[in-house]
Amino acid sequence: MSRATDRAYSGIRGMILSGELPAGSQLGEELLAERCGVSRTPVRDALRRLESELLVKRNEAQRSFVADWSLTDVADAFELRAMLEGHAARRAAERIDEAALQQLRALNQAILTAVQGDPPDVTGFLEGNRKFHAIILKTAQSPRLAALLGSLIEQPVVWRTAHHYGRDALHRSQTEHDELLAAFARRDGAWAEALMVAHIRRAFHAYADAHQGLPAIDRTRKS
Amino acid sequence: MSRATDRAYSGIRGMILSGELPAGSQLGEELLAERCGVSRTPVRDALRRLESELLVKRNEAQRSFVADWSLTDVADAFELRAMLEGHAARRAAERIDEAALQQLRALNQAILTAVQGDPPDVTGFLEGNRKFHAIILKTAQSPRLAALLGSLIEQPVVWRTAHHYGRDALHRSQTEHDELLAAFARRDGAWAEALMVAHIRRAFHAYADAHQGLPAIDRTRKS
DNA sequence: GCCAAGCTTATTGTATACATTTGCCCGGGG
DNA sequence: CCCCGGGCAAATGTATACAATAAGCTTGGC
Repeated sequence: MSRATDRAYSGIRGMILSGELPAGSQLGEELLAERCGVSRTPVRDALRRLESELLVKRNEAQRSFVADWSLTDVADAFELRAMLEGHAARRAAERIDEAALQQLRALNQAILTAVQGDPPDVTGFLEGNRKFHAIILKTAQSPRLAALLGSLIEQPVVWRTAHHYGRDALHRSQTEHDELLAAFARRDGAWAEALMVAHIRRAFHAYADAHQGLPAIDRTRKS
Repeated sequence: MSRATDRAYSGIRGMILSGELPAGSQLGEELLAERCGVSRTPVRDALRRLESELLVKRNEAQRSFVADWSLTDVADAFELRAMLEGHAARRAAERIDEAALQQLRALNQAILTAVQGDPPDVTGFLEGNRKFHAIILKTAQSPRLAALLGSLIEQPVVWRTAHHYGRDALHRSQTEHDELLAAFARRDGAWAEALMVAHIRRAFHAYADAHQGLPAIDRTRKS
């Protein structure tokens, strides 16, 4: 994306995620433009995008506000993500070729290395994780599914969870990937789907345990 | 939405659906602005929206083109819609109250009336159908699910199918709604989900039969 | 004292001019 | 004849000025 729009997007997103812009506060286009050093035009684009990612909501009079993600909302997102990624895993298992399988194996090896570091390389884990799921999504060969999942996967709340994982939790996630690889190798779509659903639902409960009762957006201030 | 943006949106959408802008043709902002009688700004907004609805795609250089929906794409959309609406039906069955049930019954009665007209009132059928599914979606109480389904349900190709139905097909659709109502009345989520999935997958095959092999976007020129 | 109507102001929508980028074409050289 | 490079044209990105709209406040009447 172009420079100014990108700056506005990442700038606003950063302000929301860091808590600089608290949940519920109004997002005036003028103010944001000033703080990001761009004009209102790219700010408007960025707000539209953040709105589609549900980080921003608009009232009936077209005013933008920082969305507040309750635990219920997060559960909602995880449930949908489990269903959609499960579906993606099924389709991927029915379509995967050897090249993609090798890529996935290599990625999971890299994830294992990241987990075994001292201290564990959470950033590397997350990056590998993201690529792993991206390859599955690509292998599923459903542009619409990819588009739908995009707006759910990009939810930072989904990925940041890992920062609260201990080494054992990270390792368990990596092990589950191994099981997925077995299902893929057998082209067993139902098995892959079940594993993926379990994989993601477990991730949700790890999240819920770490953030019980706390509004999702406030997690940065807690840590 | 505001006046100019709305005009641009419905104008471009209309041009695409009528075949005036054939699949694959480039959508220059300037040209569209002129043809819609607005400036480029609302046209840009409209293109972004149409892109999120997958009626428009953009290449790597940010140029917009009319998307071409092959039968594979339509099958993809229906498959996802079946999964998501099935999920919505399950959630709705677990949450529905008497008031919503009464609304659904009334709507399905209206649909029955439309179907039994001579000739059948397809527009009335579609309107009732849309409201029926909207109430289920609302009852499911999942804003994210609603957002995801929105981009699929709005696909005109999904609803126009009914114009090719005969009276018997319309009536079967209405009967399936009756079965759904029974599942809702019993609060049987699994039953409701199965019925909904079947309901939508049958609709897909009705579409496929009517448009076998023909690109989706060209159906208007065929009829 | 309270409610309501109108004005005032803040905020978003729209238009237009300008900047930037990309793709294409033409010309020159190998 | 083919390929590479520069410039030209067209399309999108960005900024800014102006218009329309909605919210909030003030003031007048009841």
